[in-house]
Amino acid sequence: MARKTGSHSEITGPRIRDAALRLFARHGFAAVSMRQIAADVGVQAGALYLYTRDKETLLFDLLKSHMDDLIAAWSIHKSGENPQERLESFVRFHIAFNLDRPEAVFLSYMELRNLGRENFAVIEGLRKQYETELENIVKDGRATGVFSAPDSKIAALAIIAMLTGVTTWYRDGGRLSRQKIGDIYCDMARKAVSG
Amino acid sequence: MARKTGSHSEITGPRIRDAALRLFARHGFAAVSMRQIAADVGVQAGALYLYTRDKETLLFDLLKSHMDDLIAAWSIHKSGENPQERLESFVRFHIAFNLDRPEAVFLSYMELRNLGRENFAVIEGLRKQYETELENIVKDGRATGVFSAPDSKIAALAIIAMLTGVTTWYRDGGRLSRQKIGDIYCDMARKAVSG
DNA sequence: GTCTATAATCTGATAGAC
DNA sequence: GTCTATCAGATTATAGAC
Repeated sequence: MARKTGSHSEITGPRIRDAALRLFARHGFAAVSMRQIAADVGVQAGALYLYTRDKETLLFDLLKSHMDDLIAAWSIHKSGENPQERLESFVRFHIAFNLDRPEAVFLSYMELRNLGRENFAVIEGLRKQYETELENIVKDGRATGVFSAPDSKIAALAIIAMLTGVTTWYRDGGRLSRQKIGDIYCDMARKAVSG
Repeated sequence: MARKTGSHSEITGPRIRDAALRLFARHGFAAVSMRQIAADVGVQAGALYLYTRDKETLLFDLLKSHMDDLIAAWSIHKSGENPQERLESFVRFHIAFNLDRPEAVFLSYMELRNLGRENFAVIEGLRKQYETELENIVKDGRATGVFSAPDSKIAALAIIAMLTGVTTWYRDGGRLSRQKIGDIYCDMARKAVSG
């Protein structure tokens, strides 16, 4: 056997991404070396460059995948006939999706600054696209008179910030179940934009 | 003259802190070298160690000062007789204070992970102390029946997350004045915890 | 109080063996 | 597909001159 462990191209790629996501989220992009990622996966540093062009591209791919997943998952999950139902759908979706991926969420908010101009613009565009989904729900609610937020865009950003904040304190097995947390935030979000 | 520029101990210390705050916030703690900070201030790298024990202590001092300033400023600013007035006071204070220090706010949320156990605990304690201020306002409002949030602690965390989010999109000279932003968030925060 | 010089180590990325 | 070896340069922090 010429190689120590044989070829594993199908499994090593995802493992590199998993390790990078976890390490970047925990220690910060700049604090993590390619060697640390390689050691975590169990390969040598040089092998990483078979799967990524460079370190920034590795980060970009993680953030891009996260945003793509988020938008795709929302388009499948979104439901509700009227604005109130659609708002509740968004609130429950956003909390559940983010609580399942705390590391990707953290990365998406913290490490955008490590992206070059073009890569940054791509992620920023996807984020705005997602924010617009909620903004449109609030707008429609204002149009039909069930919501009375003074500013649809600000209301959308405020609600998203409020929901995303859950990831900073939520712990599995804590005082509140995910269901209960969803209930509480649905209540607050609905009232915040109602008359 | 033995030295190039003479002694400036009273001015170099603050300048190091200013430069570190700006650079850490912009590029991330790990991405910024002591040499970059020194160059920004206009001294050599070795000279920094007259003012800080090491890089982590420099970060800790920045975060600690920020939290101390926040708590001190709130204790001076806080006003209002009833829970509604006190909530409005908190909302306007939090937005104004954070918009004046976007870099320190960003650091406080993003770079806690670069602190050791003990330093982390200190900052975390101060943050909890501040959060409790709002929690108590919500609790008092529930006790007198003017608020109906299902959970005072969650409501406080949700409102703080919502308010802090303003720093991610606010730009001087943008569509909305600070006054108007304060009005909008007062409205949403009050309604979110009301019946 | 600040400088220069240096120690010891780590960095991202590539080349070539197998 | 992975390894080893390596390049050229950066890193934190300290020592000692002035």
